[in-house]
Amino acid sequence: MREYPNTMTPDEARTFREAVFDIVAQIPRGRVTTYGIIAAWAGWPSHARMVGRTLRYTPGAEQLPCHRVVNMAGRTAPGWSAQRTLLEREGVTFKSNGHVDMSRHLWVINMF
DNA sequence: CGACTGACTCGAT
DNA sequence: TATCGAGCCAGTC
Repeated sequence: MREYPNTMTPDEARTFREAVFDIVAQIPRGRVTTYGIIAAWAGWPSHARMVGRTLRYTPGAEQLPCHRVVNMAGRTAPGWSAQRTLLEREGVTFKSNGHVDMSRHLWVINMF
């Protein structure tokens, strides 16, 4: 998506934040997606960490289904035990290692 | 300016 | 998958 250095102008940062919110808002019930996928979809593949920061610190994220966002290993956010409960309530299954069963619930944005 | 810190990811093993 | 290590990048101090 982008080959040149990945630094964002404040303006791009704002656009990125909005894109992240848009995408998260579309995650269906019972499905999960990852920070990296969201970042890539928003146009900044190398900013997975920033997606996490956005959801963690940006006011307004509380009203989004951000509990449906986990990392690539299916690990839930540290220090947020309620996330697992919320997901299980929607039918998301966890493996014995405490990770989301990604093969079953990963939401791959479809293009058609 | 440099060092450190993450709601991260990827490749190698 | 699990574990490691290196790469990543905006924030904070």
